[in-house]
This record gives sequence, structure tokens and C-alpha cells, in this order.
Amino acid sequence: MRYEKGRKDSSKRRIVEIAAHRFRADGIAATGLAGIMNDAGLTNGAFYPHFKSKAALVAESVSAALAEQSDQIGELLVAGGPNMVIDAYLTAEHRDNPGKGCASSALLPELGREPPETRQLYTEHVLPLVRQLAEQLGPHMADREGRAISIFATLIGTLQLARAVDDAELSDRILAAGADAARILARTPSI
Amino acid sequence: MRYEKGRKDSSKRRIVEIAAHRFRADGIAATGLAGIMNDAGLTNGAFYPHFKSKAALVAESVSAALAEQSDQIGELLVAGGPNMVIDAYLTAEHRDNPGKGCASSALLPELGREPPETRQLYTEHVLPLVRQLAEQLGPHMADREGRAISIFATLIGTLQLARAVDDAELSDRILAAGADAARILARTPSI
DNA sequence: TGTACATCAGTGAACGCGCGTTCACTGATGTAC
DNA sequence: TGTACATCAGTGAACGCGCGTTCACTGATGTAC
Repeated sequence: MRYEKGRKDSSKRRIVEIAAHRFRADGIAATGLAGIMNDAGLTNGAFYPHFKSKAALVAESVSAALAEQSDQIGELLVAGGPNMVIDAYLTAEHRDNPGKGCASSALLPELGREPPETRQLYTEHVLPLVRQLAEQLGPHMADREGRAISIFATLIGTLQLARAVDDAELSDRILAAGADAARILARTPSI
Repeated sequence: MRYEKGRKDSSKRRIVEIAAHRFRADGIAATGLAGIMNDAGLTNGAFYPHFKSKAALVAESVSAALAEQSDQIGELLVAGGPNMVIDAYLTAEHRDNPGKGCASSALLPELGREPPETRQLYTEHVLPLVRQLAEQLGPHMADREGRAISIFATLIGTLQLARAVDDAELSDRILAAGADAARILARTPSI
């Protein structure tokens, strides 16, 4: 049947939102389209008028998650500079809710195995995110973009380790040590 | 038929070795048992006399990969301290061959979703690896274990980012910036 | 304003396929006598 | 030393299931007259 105007757009937005959550929570390979569509209140077949393949949904939902994260980081930078980004990133709340959190920390190794178009889209979305952090690193820093990437890498690796270990106290220590390290990287120029 | 003594052990070692490679190269969820067994020159059914489930193979092969990595890091530390570990980790060779490389950089988000027994085994194997790095950080460092974990986190995040972006020149810059950052973390005490 | 009809998002069953796991069976070897 | 037999790693087909994808069909809506 024909549906009211705007219905298709809102369905697609819902699919992307649910997919972005499930991919981050359970992984890309481990998440099926049927479950996503069911969560969206639709049936299997309704997927393909919206996306040409699962890979296309991955690309789109990861892009959406990165765009949202970029906005959040922008606000945090304005409010409290790099240190506020670091503190907001390495919280127990973020560690315990990967589905709502950073796509990079939840999916990077899997993204590295995606087709080139997806990796290109990832690159295009992650670079602006990193660059706005770079702009807030003191002007005495030689390669600010490189340093911003390294701070981001430290945050990602720290969160992943905190999620992987099975000891809650150790996990908290990992978050604290990572925050300490990231702050050092934010203020220490290279030799 | 009955096979010669020691045959079962050598079959199992072969399965673990192949699994450790394929999991790191393609991911855990994306790697099937049939392919692993086929590479090992065995048929499907021969899997279960060796392991009680795929999860058990994951635990065993990740443990094996971590033990091997721990030995390598030990040798590098003796030869050239933390900086040699950093340089050996962040090479184009390591980036381009995840199947032979660090299990943490290839699998951490997936390991975070494994059952508790697997995560416990990961914790038990990764801690000694990190601690031998901690012992080589100057005595002026307050929380050496925490800092060693952060250096490891930086290496992991850097390698993952270098693998995920689709621009070769950018990828090389990521590796270089990560090495710079890790060296800073290895020598700079907290405030 | 009222009627006829084209549209197309979504349905729901089916496609072929590979997944992890089970199981009855094989047969050369190691062991016991 | 030679024979009888128990062992059990491995075979290979099958299990039920969920995967990504395809497709003929539906039917309320928006559009055209």
C-alpha cells in the first residue's frame, strides 16, 4: 500500500539508528538484518528498498554514529577543552554502554576488514572529529593532527581494554591510567 | 582407525595455530570452524574430540597468541627497552599482517563480548605481558603498571586506526604519531 | 469536488548457503596374552 | 614372537537454524482529470 509522505525517510532513519546501536553493542558480523528490521517494526523484505546491501547499512550507520560523536566532542571542547573530552570518554558509563558509545572503540578491527568504500567513509568522518581536537592542542605542539590522532588512539585502546578484562577493579584502574596518559599527551610537545 | 602416539596433540596444535591466525585476520564471528578444520587437513567432525565448543577454541587460540607475543616483547625489552617494543609494534609489516600480529589489536572489541571465562583467560594472559613492560619503565614513574597499560592501549588504538583508514600516507602518519606518543608516555611521569 | 488510477513502501514466504554441533561408523594402531 | 582385540582420532553425512537476499504481491495514498 502507499504510505503517507515522509514515511520512507522516517523508516530509514529508524533502521539506521537501531543498526548503529546494535552493531556497536554486538559487532557487525554478529548482528543480523532480521533482528534490526524486527526492532524497527518492519519485516525482512523492507530492508532493500532502503539499502542495497548490509555493507551499505554498515557504512551509513557508522557514519551517522561518527557524526553524532563529532558534535558531542565539539560541545565538550568548547566547554572544557581536551581534558573534558578525555574525562567524558573514559567513564564507567561509556565503558558499560558500547551500543550508545564511540563507534571506533566498538568496531575498529571490524571496520578495518570492511570494503574500501566503507573504510573511505570512515576516514572521511573520523578526520574532522580528530581535527577539531587538534585545534585545541596548544600552538607549541609540532604535529597537532598527529597528536590528536594519538590521543584518540589512546582513548580507544583504553576503553577496549577496560571492556575486555573481567576484573571490575582493574577495569576502573585502566580507565584512570588512560585518562592520565591522554592528558599527558594533550600537553607534552615532542622532543 | 587408531593413529600413532602424539598424533592427537599435533592435530590440536595445528588447529589452534590456524585458528589463531584466522581469528586475527578475519575476526572471530566471521571465521567458521569448517574453514579452520579444512586448513588443518581434517573434516568437520574431528573438531569436537579436541574442543567442547567454538568458544573454547577462541579462548585457547587467543591465549596461545598472547603467550607468544609475551615472549617476543620480553626479547625486545631485553634488546632495547620500551622504545624497541614500540618501534617493533608500530611497523607497516605489523599493520599489514594482522593474522600474524597482536591479538589485542585484532580482536579486543570482540573479546569484550565473549563469555566471562574467555575474558578471564584474556586478563590472565595480558597482565603478565603488560607487567614486563611496566618493569622497564623508569623508577620515577608513580603507577608503572597503569602507565604500561596506557602505552599498550596507545599501541593497540594506533594500529587499529592505521588499519581502518583507507589512505596509505595517512596510515603511515598515524603509525609515526603513535610511536611518538608512546615514547612520551614511556618517559614522562604523571604530575 | 468527485472519481479513476498509478505509485511504491512494506509484506511474508522462499532462495541457497554456511553456521555450530551431533553421531554412527571406520580401521590402523597399541596392548594384552 | 605371533595372534586377538580394544581403542579412539578422525570421517562424512546430517541436524536445525539463521544468514543475506530476492520476489510476487498488497493496498492506502497522492495525483490527474
